[in-house]
Amino acid sequence: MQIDEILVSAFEKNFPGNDFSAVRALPATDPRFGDYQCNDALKLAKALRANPREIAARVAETLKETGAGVFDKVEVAGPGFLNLVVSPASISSSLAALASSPDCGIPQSGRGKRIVIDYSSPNAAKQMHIGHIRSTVIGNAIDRIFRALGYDVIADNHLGDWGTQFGILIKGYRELLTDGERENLTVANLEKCYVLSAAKAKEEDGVWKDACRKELVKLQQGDAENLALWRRFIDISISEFERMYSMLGIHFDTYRGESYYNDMMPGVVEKLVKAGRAVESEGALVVKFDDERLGVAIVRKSDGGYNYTTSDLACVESRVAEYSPERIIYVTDDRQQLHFRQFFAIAEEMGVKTKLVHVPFGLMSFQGKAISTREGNLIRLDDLLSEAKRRSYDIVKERGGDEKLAEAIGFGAVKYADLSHDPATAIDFSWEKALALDGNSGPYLQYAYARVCSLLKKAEEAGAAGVGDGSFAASTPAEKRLALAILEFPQAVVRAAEAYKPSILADWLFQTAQLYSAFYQTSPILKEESDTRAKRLNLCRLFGEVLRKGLSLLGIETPERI
RNA sequence: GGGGUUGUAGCUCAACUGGACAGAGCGACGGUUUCCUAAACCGUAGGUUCCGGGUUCGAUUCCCGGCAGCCCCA
Repeated sequence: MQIDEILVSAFEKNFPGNDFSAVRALPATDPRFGDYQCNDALKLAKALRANPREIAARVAETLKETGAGVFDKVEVAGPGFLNLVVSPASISSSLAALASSPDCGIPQSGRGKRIVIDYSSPNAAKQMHIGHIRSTVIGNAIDRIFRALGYDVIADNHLGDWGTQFGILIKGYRELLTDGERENLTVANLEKCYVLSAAKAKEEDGVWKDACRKELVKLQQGDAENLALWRRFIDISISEFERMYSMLGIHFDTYRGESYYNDMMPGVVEKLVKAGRAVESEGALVVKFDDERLGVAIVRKSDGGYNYTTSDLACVESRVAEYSPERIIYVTDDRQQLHFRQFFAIAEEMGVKTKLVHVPFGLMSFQGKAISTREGNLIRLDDLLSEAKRRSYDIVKERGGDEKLAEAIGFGAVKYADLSHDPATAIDFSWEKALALDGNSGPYLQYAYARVCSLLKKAEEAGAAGVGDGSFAASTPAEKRLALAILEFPQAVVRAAEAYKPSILADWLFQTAQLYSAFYQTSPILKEESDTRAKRLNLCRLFGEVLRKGLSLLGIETPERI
């Protein structure tokens, strides 16, 4: 940014030969201090062996010359803060630069780099429920944010599509479902059949359990009939998942479940054994770590079966070989932190150079309890989305809105409720929170956008669409605060990506929309004289564009009318 | 027992990675519509940032020691 450059050179001029690359202006924490503040005189005091106030004073003197035209006021405050007031003309030209850049100023730092993002990943043959929202929605926002930064993103859905449950399912399918259910097989029926069959597998005599195991072995050995059934279960599951994803505007490039890496697992284990990393322990093959906190990772169980560590290692090798990604991001709940630390450590030892990132999020609970069939508190995603749509439709229809609008608002509310929180926060689900339609909510932002659209449309009808000399309003306090916030948009996107926290972007969107609302409330636009009107309209239009872009990065739609 | 993570207003959460007087939403109370969409805006009340030390110009943030919740491993 221009301001940072002026700052750095002012430091360099006064204290030559030092590294000032970290020097930057931050938005002022309080408007009374000015528009921007620089705290680096304080930070650098020791290195420069000088009094921080003295440093700030000298830099300030330089800034008054080199920053003429950019700064209206340069001030030293407190122990050595540099407070900067920027001229409206300078803000206007920065806004113009932002407006003319193709992606609302988002830096294309990911050009030429490829990443894989692994998210959502539900288990096949089960219905998606509210517990799946977080990985799906947070993962998709990260996906969109990285794409916006220019990365070549491969979104992969690592389905739970292999394992003992399929023995139980196949046995249950054959004997517990009716002919009709078998013909019109649904995920709901598969789930029901699994529950019944699993219950029978717990019976004392163990007959059913053995039969399930036999079906599983047949499947693993490639029995044609069982393999065809398994394939059918997976296909039905994926098409049901895709129904959810399409409602949420989510697209995956690949659906490679655990089964995809099946044949690669013996090779992985062999490699580990050869490298002397995997050793036998109580019949199992395990990897031990120098770092005791990592404990022990089992790579082959005593019964010969593999587990997640092995399949994730196979998976990472496959992805590296096929895509050569710069990094791979895994979005899962925080219970899996130990697993990922172990798996990353082994992968690194085996020569994987790709940066591996785990984005852990707090598990969603309901009424304080984990969401599970056993707790009987399982709310299906389908039902949540229907309810979200229903509730927003009740409100929307009074204004002549249709079902499509109700979906945009209802689904937007659900997504935003999740994305506005730091992923690390555990969320206890409640209908009230998930479907909030006012205050800090998705619909609040959508509403702000619709008002911008309406305003621009009215302006156009009145033959006053803005532009004028192309400058932007940034003089009154309300204008200025909004303008300065808009300039922070690219940084908000970058920070969200660097921290893997879409909440940073959501927070910026809400704060900026609040500034817009305040501006809109106090500043007449269409009634103004042509010059002011054009400048304000330009500001509104740019805010609208940035808001739309920002919401799209969260996967939230922006209807032009509400 | 070991490890991870969280603890901020009545409730739900922020706080740009160490900055100035800790901010929003909901809820409560009061106000704003012959005016560009009131899903909005403005105002009031509400805080020992879990507790105790330490580091420093300065700590919600970093370090040490506790306490509590949740989770993982054995």
